[in-house]
Amino acid sequence: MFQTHRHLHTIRPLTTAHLAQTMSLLSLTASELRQQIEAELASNPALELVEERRCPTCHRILPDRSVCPACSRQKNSASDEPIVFVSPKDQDYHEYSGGASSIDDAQEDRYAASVEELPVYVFRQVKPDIDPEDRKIAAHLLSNLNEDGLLAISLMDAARYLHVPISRIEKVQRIIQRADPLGVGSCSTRQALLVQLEVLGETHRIPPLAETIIQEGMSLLSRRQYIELARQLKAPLSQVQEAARFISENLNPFPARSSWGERHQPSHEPAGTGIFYQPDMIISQLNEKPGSPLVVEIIMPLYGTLRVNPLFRQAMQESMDEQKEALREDLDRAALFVKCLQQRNHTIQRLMHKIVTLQRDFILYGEKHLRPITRAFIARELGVHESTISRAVANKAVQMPNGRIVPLSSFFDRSLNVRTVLREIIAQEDSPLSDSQLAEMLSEQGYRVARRTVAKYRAMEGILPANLRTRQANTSAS
DNA sequence: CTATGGCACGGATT
DNA sequence: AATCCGTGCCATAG
Repeated sequence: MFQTHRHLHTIRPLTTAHLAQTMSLLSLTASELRQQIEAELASNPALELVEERRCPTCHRILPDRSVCPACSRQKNSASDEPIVFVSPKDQDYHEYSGGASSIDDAQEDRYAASVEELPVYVFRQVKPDIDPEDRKIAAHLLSNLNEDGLLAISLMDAARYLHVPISRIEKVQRIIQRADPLGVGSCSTRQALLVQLEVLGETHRIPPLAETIIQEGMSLLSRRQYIELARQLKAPLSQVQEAARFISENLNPFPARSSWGERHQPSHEPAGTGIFYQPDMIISQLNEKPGSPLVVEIIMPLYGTLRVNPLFRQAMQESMDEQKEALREDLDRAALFVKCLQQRNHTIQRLMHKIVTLQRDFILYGEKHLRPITRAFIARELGVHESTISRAVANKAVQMPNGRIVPLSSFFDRSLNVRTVLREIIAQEDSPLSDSQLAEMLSEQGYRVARRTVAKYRAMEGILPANLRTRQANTSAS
């Protein structure tokens, strides 16, 4: 395709450089990648970003940032193969330069909150606002938050367990939701967003469409299909985009996480505090229909296509010999960069295709169905080196169809399925089971783990030891 | 005496 | 080569 390496002795080291650069690009997060690309773009005149995008399947020029709907539908009917493609998402990456003050304050509080346990932190806030006899309700709700800060149990279950009417629980929930982090204790991401919107609306002007979009268009919103959204709501696209921007900038569907629209420090993270990143890939299901194929978007943090500037190439050929060398260097760098980028995307694409095929059940039906797959296995399947997979997986986050953002490495978690079953057993237990009893139960279900390991899993899941667990006695209560 | 958490070791994974 | 993970042994708490 390109003019082949003829007198490119200088290119020699580039073959190794090529490998090195592909590697390093592979391990980059979407936002890190953007920085890298911008740096390259700024420093290399031969590189060019054309503000035009073509549908990856039908190559038509797309008017906006969406995916060509015709093509995905066409693909849909063609097979049940997962669809994997690279998708530009630059609107997700707004810089965070202290705009609205109240929101900054909220951020600071959140850092303070991460020091202590979330349930405790929230409980302290709401305690004065809640009747003493309703505090056990608050305590129960707060002890059943999942890692997103959403309620892991239904209000119905809580009502049954506490023997109080649902309305009373709802009353307590409303108080909790208004504590920091805003929306904590909601039943769903949608509810969390609505609460945040409501509270924010008391002090700020909010776009008129925001509420409607959250109420009715969550699935479209999470896929950023703004044109379709505008069509369904019969509203102008600009207003939809404005509302969507407001939502992604100021609201957070997972109260306990600092996710959307927030900066992400690539360097050092106090890893372990459960802080998650912006997704690097988004997995969704076409039309939400059970049988339909999964769609994987690999996020390219730029809108447009990166290529070697043809004018530059031409200019080089026409220039004098001395200049030619200098220009050629830039041109080679640019070509190399583009190629590396393509290779990166290609590798990730193949990787995701494999992952989605192997872990379909996990993606759709939850953590219990995770297959323990190792990176080495995928590497063998794909015919690449293990370290390639390792790099591609490291530090990346993926958004699941249900909206959760999880690290890509969780697809390779050897014990997540066991831990999930463990959690289920404990949730269903009548009286607290000891670790050895739990180990027994697990092996009955086919998971053979040692007693000591059960203890560790428990710790990982933040479940208290048996003697400290409250009895789940469902019948005789005083 | 039973149930747990800490430490550390060996094998697997990255 | 470095790291992670499951597990056994032992000390400690109840």
